[in-house]
Amino acid sequence: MNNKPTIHDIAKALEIDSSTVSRALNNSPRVTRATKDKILAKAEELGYQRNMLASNLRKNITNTIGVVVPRISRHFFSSAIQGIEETAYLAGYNVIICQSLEQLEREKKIVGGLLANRVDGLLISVSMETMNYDHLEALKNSNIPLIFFDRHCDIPGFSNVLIDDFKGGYDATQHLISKGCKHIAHLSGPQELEIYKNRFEGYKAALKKNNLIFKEEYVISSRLMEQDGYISMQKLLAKNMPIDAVFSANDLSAIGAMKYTKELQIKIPDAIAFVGFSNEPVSSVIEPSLTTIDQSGFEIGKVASKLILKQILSKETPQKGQTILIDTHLIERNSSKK
Amino acid sequence: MNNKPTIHDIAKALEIDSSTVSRALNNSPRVTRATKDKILAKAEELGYQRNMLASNLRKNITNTIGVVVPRISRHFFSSAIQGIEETAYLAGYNVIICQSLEQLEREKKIVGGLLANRVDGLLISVSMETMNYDHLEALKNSNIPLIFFDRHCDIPGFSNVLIDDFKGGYDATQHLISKGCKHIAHLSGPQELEIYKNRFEGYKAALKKNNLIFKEEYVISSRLMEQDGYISMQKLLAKNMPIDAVFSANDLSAIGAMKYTKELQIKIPDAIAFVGFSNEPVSSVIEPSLTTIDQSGFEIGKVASKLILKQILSKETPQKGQTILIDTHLIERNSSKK
DNA sequence: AATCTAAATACAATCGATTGGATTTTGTTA
DNA sequence: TAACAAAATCCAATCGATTGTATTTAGATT
Repeated sequence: MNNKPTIHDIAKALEIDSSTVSRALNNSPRVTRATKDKILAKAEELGYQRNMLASNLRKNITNTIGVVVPRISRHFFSSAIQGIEETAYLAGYNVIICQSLEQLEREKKIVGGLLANRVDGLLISVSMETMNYDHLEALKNSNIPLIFFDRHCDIPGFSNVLIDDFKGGYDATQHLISKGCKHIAHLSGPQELEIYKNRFEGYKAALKKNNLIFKEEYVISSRLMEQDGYISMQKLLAKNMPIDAVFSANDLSAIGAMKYTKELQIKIPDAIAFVGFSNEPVSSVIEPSLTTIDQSGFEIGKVASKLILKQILSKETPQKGQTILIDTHLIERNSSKK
Repeated sequence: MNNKPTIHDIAKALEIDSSTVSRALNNSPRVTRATKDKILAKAEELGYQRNMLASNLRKNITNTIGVVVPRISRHFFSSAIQGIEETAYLAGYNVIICQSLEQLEREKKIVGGLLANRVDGLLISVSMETMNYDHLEALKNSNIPLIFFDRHCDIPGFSNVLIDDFKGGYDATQHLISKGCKHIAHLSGPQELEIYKNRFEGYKAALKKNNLIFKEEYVISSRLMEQDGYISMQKLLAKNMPIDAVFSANDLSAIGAMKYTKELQIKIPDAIAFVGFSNEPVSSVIEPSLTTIDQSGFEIGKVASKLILKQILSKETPQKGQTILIDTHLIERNSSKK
């Protein structure tokens, strides 16, 4: 009752050896049909359930991949997880999901814990605080593969599955320019994170391509929470420079910025147009609805987990790092319609 | 390089016994300070990391609690998970998060998998399809505790940590009545789920208390997605009955209903007022902002994990089931301001 | 019926860490 | 210095499942 039955309990009940029970439960051809049936019936009767700790310890694999994201409540990450789970599930793998809550310390602990639990592979989207990579670099000469998705570190040898942030930033800016905007501000994120650097680069590239001069004063960096967007917009408008558009490196910050803009009775999009990034669900329901860059979390999750499964199965270690870019596309809504 | 070091590797390197190494790593008083230091240093040097599979197998505990939710992307659940993790983390427990995606089959598989991985306890919020409880009832005579949070099944012997849905439904309805509404429709969820039944009961109780007669035609049940709300509102308005308010059993469905209402140029809240349930983040940014019942996921998560930790630590099995109700409160926004 | 071969099953080591009991070492006391 | 108690360390079994090898069994062949 209290203690779960083991293969030895089944073996004893049937007066056979536990190795035969194990083989039967694994459907080995070395056990005859009749014996298998007897064993399976008894297992069912006793409510037997394989102890994965023992099985995994012996086999030295866990059929589990660890996933570390900053925050599961973010729509992008939860859809990425959906994609990861779907692929892993089909391949017979389990997924352990952990959130760093944007804290480096937690991220370190989580990675350590996943390794101690012997996951077969690791998918990570790093925290905003992750500027020191020691805890990840340590994985290089282990035989468990690590792949970055979305938020990555630039460590050679590891693969990345990334949104094409440069193109996204470029497209967002180009969209505003094609609407006739000439003074486009940019709300950027921590420059230590590649994704924000790349969105910023895309912004600059689009300006250049259209012969608009880039001005440092038009760029404000923050952690891109809604409140940050609000404050950044205050700062921007206080500078008394002409501004007819804002490209924000995420939706939340764009929403905060629009909030302040609306409070000042400045017309959106006529006076100032806005484009965000990520296509958070809220961006379609706010007033005005927000033009944004859609990045398919589901797609990136699927690609990343396919890649890690491939790396897990091909024993070749170390892996050579490759980078896969996932395309984005612009969704035009009312915040930029003119 | 390839294979991770074990306590035996440390033992061999120092020419001592592996049991001493184990004790040293567990800071046992049976090992002298000097030896501990030597061992710790060597462990560090070799990059040793305890194999939790082996440790857990031997100790027959995992310090892990399994959490099953319908969908991590739902704000309520991700905040509940936050609460669970925070409490568990402080107690030295790990958390494995799984999502059933509202599918009974997946839920069954997940529960089986968590048990096979020998979690010490299970927190579950069941899927909408969960009308058969066999996979959960099976846990009754195991020694691993199970606690329902939010969405529960009525199985005696298990504890529940629940939102006070009855009171929430009552408060929402009472609020509309106090605004002068007399013809209040209700969008309800699957009646197999206790939470929707209770919200519905709260609605009926408030009507009765105010001497308003309850009419079956004012209630429409669905799965409460946004699209369902839209369709339900179509159905309601097609009935040509007087309607001056709608209490929806969740926000999503309320938003869908408001969408259709707005399309018909019906004024919100003047002609029809709306109240939702859950306080999803989007409910504060839509136009008009949605009055709703706030249910603290974080709070429920904290209480649930504290309770399960208590049950895990007190070996008393079976547990007697208790039910803890978490209070809700109404947030008044523009969809009901008159 | 004796012999042989292939099929079925049993034996025993193993994965890595833990832990009760046995043994050795150390230091103290007479 | 011999005797002893206490402290430190070692030995060996154990957790539950897996797997290479050895042994037994069954059926076929002569």
